[in-house]
Amino acid sequence: MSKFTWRELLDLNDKEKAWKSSLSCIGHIDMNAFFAQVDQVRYNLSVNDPVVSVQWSSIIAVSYAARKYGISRLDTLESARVKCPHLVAVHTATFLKGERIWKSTPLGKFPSPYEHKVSLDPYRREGRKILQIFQKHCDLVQKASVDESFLDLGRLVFKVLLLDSDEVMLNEQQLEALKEIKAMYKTQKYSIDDQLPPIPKLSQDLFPAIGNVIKEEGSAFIYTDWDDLVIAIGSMLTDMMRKDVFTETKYFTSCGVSNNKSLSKIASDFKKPDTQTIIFNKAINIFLDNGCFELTDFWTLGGNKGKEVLDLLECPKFDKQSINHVRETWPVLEDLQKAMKDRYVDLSIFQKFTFPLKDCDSMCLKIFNLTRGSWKEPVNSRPLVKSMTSNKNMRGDACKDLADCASWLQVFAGELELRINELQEESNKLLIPKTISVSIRSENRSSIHSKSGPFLMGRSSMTRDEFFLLIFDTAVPLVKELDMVYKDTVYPLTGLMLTLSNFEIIGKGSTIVDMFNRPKREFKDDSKEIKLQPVAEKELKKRKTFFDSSLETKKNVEDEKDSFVCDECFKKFNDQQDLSEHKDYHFALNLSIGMNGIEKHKTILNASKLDLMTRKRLAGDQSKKKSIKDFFSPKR
DNA sequence: TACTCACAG
DNA sequence: GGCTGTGAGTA
Repeated sequence: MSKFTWRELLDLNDKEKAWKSSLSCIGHIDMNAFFAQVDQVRYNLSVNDPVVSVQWSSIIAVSYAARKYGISRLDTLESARVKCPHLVAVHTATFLKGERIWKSTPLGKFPSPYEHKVSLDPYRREGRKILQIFQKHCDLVQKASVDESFLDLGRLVFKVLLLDSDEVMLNEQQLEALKEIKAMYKTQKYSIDDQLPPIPKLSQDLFPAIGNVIKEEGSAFIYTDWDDLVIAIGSMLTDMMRKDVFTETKYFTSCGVSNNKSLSKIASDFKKPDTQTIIFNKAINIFLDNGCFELTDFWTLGGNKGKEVLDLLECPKFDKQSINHVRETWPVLEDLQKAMKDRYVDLSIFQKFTFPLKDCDSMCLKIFNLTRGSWKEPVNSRPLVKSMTSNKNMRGDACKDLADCASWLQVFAGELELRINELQEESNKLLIPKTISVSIRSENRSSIHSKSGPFLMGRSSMTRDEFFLLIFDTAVPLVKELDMVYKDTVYPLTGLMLTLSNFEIIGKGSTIVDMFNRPKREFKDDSKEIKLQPVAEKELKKRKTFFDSSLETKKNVEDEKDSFVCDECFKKFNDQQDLSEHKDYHFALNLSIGMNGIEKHKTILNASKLDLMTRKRLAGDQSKKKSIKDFFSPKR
């Protein structure tokens, strides 16, 4: 007989219960040197090219081909070139100061940090592409960062064992082996708390785990119960998904499969690249005691808190024995809790801890389980976004006054609009931020000031340009306030940051109902436009005057038929020569626009219009038509 | 709500 | 070291 019950197996079919079942099966998949892989594929390079992804002069990702030369993330571009003369250094995409769209950087080019801002958009996109592949197969995926995800494999394993699976095609022998259990399930010839029958004969041969199986050196590993079979099938599933990722994107991944998140995460990191590591329940201690990990390698224990715990539990330092030490010294939870609290009290005379005494018990519970590989947490499919920020660290005089702040805010507003739009299109949801915040940083890192306020999506329908302007318009008064208070001490800034947060996420086409049960908002299913209820009259009037004056400007310029006028931005030129040079600029711009996903037929605001708006915002209110027109006139 | 800090990749 | 992100604490 099995030591597991039907209930524990059936719980796998329930998203709420699967993670805590003793038969749980969780995968963690991690992209290897993700940015470098994205750049390698994006620039049509080969896996054998020593690619590094570069931001200014520092390296942010090192491909495995480049690692062969001993290059690490700590190298500068120069020192990496010394180690590998034919290094392929790819700079990240960038925004130009004052522009709304990012452009890929051609190979061999290195933009100046003084007038550019890095865009990580290409990587985010690829990250989402991969997430979607996981979601195509698996019903419960938690994106942990741009390049890693947790997967609750419960339902998939359940399907393989008890139903017909279309994810893993079973051969005749495999089907035959599972015939009995499937029949029992189908005919319900069991009580829920009955023990399961023994695992089928030859399970181990028929369902071999795929990947790097952790086991005791030199000894045979033998499947004995259903948890072994579940983990083995989990490894078949992650293998299948990783192969799908590879055929779709050419990206290599590493992966860990075990019964819980923290273990799978450590396992996925164990052997890289392109390898999955499988930890059967009976091999957990062997894995944790293999001399490769510390208590501080567990998620959330990597920082100060982890150090404090090592200290409080008097763990041996530098010999990777902390996990073993804690497990062997305190076989009983209560003893561990008492030991930590006693020492906490003793030490707190001399030092302050990052967590209060009352948290010791829950900390110990977690540590007690972590060191036994039995700390279980649910896989949460996380919301699309909580906040979105665009930020730049400044050097030199890159941001020396309010006008510079405004120029960078254009970039930030452009980036945020771009990213929100992308997310909306991909998820078919509307993302409506409710608060906005601007932060400035000066010389010493610690002096950061921020100002935030409500973000009012006022208009009943909003184009992308209008949304961009609204972000910019809302940000400028905030930065002006900061400028007013701190201008004597902060310039030149060492950092500027714009954050949208508190997102309301609404399914397109669905109707939100307010507290009186009336529809609050309406959306056209086929429309990408954002429709919202009107706001205060005052707010509307303010906007209207702005948009009207802007339209009028456009018209005014169009009227001047006698000169050379660009038909895209209505800028005037003295002669055909200047005009055609200017057209080249639009050609380049449009290429980027295509890349950024803005449809070409939509008008976008070009740089000269942006400058105009900056000045208007800074001037404080709507300027006269005359002066607006002046900005559109050629300089000469 | 506004702001700061810790942690992570 | 630069650029993001999240969650918790504080007033």
